[in-house]
Parts: sequence; structure tokens; C-alpha cells
Amino acid sequence: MDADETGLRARLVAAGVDLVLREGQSAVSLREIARRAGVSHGAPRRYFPTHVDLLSAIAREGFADLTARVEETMRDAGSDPRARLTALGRTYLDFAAAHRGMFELMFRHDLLATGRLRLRETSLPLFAVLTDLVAQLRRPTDAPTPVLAGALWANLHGIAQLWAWGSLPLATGATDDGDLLRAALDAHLGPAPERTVHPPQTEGPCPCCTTSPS
Amino acid sequence: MDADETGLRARLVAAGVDLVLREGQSAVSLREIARRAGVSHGAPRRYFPTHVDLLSAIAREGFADLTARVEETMRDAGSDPRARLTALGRTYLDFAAAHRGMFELMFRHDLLATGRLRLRETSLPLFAVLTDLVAQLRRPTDAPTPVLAGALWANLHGIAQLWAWGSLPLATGATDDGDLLRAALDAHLGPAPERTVHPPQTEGPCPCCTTSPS
DNA sequence: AGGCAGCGTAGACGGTGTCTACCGGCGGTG
DNA sequence: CACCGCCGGTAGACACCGTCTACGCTGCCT
Repeated sequence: MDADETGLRARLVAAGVDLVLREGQSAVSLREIARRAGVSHGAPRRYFPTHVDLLSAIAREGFADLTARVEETMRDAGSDPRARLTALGRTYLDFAAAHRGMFELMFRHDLLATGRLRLRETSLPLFAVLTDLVAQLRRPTDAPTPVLAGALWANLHGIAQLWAWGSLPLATGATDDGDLLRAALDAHLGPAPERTVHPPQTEGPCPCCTTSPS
Repeated sequence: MDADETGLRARLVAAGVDLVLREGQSAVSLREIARRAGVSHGAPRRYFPTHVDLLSAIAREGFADLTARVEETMRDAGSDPRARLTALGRTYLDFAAAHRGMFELMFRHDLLATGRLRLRETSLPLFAVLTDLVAQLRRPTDAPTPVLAGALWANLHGIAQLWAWGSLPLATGATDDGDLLRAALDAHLGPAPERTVHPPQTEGPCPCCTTSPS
């Protein structure tokens, strides 16, 4: 009756999510996940024929988590598309920085290559949110919306990765990724209207550390 | 002088480079490299105390290769900074697409974290080339040069990764990364002079475009 | 009651990174 | 010349990994 009592499949994924969040990508071995889930090392095979299948399931959970955070951010953000887009970018960067291991896992090319991530169902909805906002802000001389949105996403993604990995701080000497986020948005969508002085997102304790997937 | 006759250390790195280029990241195991170099599995330890050290040396070779390609591109490109920057971006994207395994290795965060990549010596020169061009093209209202260059690099990097990984083609429906590259450069540096011919947006008429000369 | 299918256990196999003992030349020194 | 130590590579052991296979247990259905 407890959440722990649900099927082994869900328990394995939950253990994997917990592991990758806490220990990073290298810790997510099949046997360690099985150990944490309290089963023998052969048990996962019943549900995930291969290690990659289990990793893909974990990564999908990561996409779901990120999507949920973005949607929550979208609820709290106002109605101004530009402010909403800024909030979206902030959420993306924060997610990558706070959950490096998961972020890395989500974009492992060997996982993406197998198609088991089902990107159409996981990351496309997220991209649709961004595309929608971009469409509202697009100026006539800009590139077509899909290209503009794609380029902006790539910019966000690149900042997230290069910053979290430490390359951008080293190269630019910056100490805050906010400058880069602002620069990216200004570049792709034109300078922000001056009126909104978005305060630094006041962060309470990170609510993510209590992961209890339903 | 002969490459094959030099020390084992260089042979190991060469074998690793060859392996990661040909078979991808997962093939670059210590033992396989030793096998290809014709030595026992314990031999590498003499020069690389740890697997990560050897991988870092291989990745450094990748940075050197990329840098060399960029410099060659810079020699062949004309004197127009914008054209040179476009060529740089093209080289970056082509490198990532052609050498996915190496590109992935070069930006593995567990390698970057150890500091053994010596980014200061490997990737900073590359970034300096970009920064230099950006400085020439920067408009007064743009972000400071380091931030602008960093944001542009991140954009390039994101396009390279998300495109080569297949996410961007899926999300945008595009079949050519050139559109994204152009969009990124236009966004960060303003529209390219006189060569800006964007195909009209598919949806809806755009009255302001009716006056443009053919 | 008997059979059976679903689930998890347990062991084996080959592969991996790391550690350690060993060993064959080689040069320097008595 | 004999010796010794060091350098560079070998080879085996260890623990861990992913995968495969044979084996039990348990509970449901006929």
C-alpha cells in the first residue's frame, strides 16, 4: 500500500533517479540500482532487457521532472511572454546546474541514438512551450519560428552545459550565468523592455531532493 | 621523427584517438587501447596512472585537432570578420558532426572536473579566436565582449550537440544546420550585411516585407 | 489437486580498471 | 668483470560490471 510497495519496475526507476541525482552518472550501474531496490542483480532484467533501457527510463523521468518544473514556473510567471521566457531559461539553467548527473544522462547520445528515450513524448512538449513563447515575441525580420526557437534552445542548452561544466566561467571570467542568459535572450529576441527588473529568483530549499514519483 | 617509433606514451594516445574516432566513446577502454598499441594491459599505467588521465590526453588531442582546423579555416577565410566567424562556426559544427565520439569525450564533465584537460591551454586559445572576431563585430549596445562571445560560443556548442545528437532536427523539422548557424550569428551580431534572405514565414502575410527589393 | 505462468534468485562468463609482484635489459659503479 | 638499481613492460589477482541461463518459489486458474 505504500509507494515502496508498488511494482519493482517503478522502484528500480526511482532508485536509479535517486542514485544519479545523488552520486552522478557513473554510479548508475545496474547492479547498484538492484542493490538499492533490495533485489538481486538479475531482477531488473525482467523489466529492462538491457542497461540502456533502464537508463533511458531514468532519463525520461528527468525530462518529466524538468517539464514539470517548467510548467510550474510558467504558472507562477506573469503574462508577459518575455518574462515567461526568461523564467523558462532560468529554470533550464538551474536544473542543469542542480542535477548535473541527470542532465548529462538525459542528453547522452548513446541513449538518444537508441530511440528509447521517446523524445517525441518527453522533450517535444517542453520545446513546444518555448516555441509558443518565441512565436509571440518573434519580429518579422527574424528567422522562421522553428529555427528561431531551435537556435534559442541550443543557446540555452549550451550555456547550461558549458557553465555547469565550468568551461564558460573559465573562458568569460564571469561569475553569474544570469549575464549569459540575458545576453542570449536579448540576442535572439531583441533587447528586453526596460520596465521589468526581474529580481533574482528567491530560492527556498531545493524541493527536488524529496523525489517521490507517484 | 617517425610517429610509430616514438615512445609508448604517444602510441597509446594515438591508438586512443583512432579508437574514439572510429568506434566512439564506449570503445576507448584502457585494455583495448593497450591491445591496439601492442602492449599488455598494465603498460599504460606507467604513463597514465588512471584511465581518466589517458582519456584526458586523448581529449586534449581532440582540442588540438579542432584548434588546428579552425586556424586553417581562418587562413583560408577572407578578411571580413563576419565571414570569418561564419567559417569558424561551420568548422565547429562540422567537427562535432564528423567526430561525435571525440566531441563527446572533449566535453565529458568528469574529465573537465579533474582539471587534467588543461582547458587553459587547450580550449582557451580557441575561444580567443572567437572573442577576437566578436570584438570586431560588437555593437555598442551589445553585452560586453566576453559575455557576448561566451553566449555565442554556447550557442554554437548547443547547436553542434543538439544537432549531432538528433534532437534539433526532430524538434525543428529542419534538415540543415546552416539555418541554425545563420540564425545564431544573426541573433548575436545583428543581421549579416546584404546577404539576409530569409524565406518568408509560411503562415500569414507580412505587410512590411512587400517593399523589399527582389 | 495439478499445472502453469510470472518473478525473482543465484551462479557463470567475459570484460573492465586498478593494484602488485615480477623480470629482463641497461647503465653506472665498486 | 661483477654487482646493483632502475626503467619499462609483463602477468596475475581482485572486485565490479552487464549479460545469459538454469533454477525455485508463489499464487492463480482450471
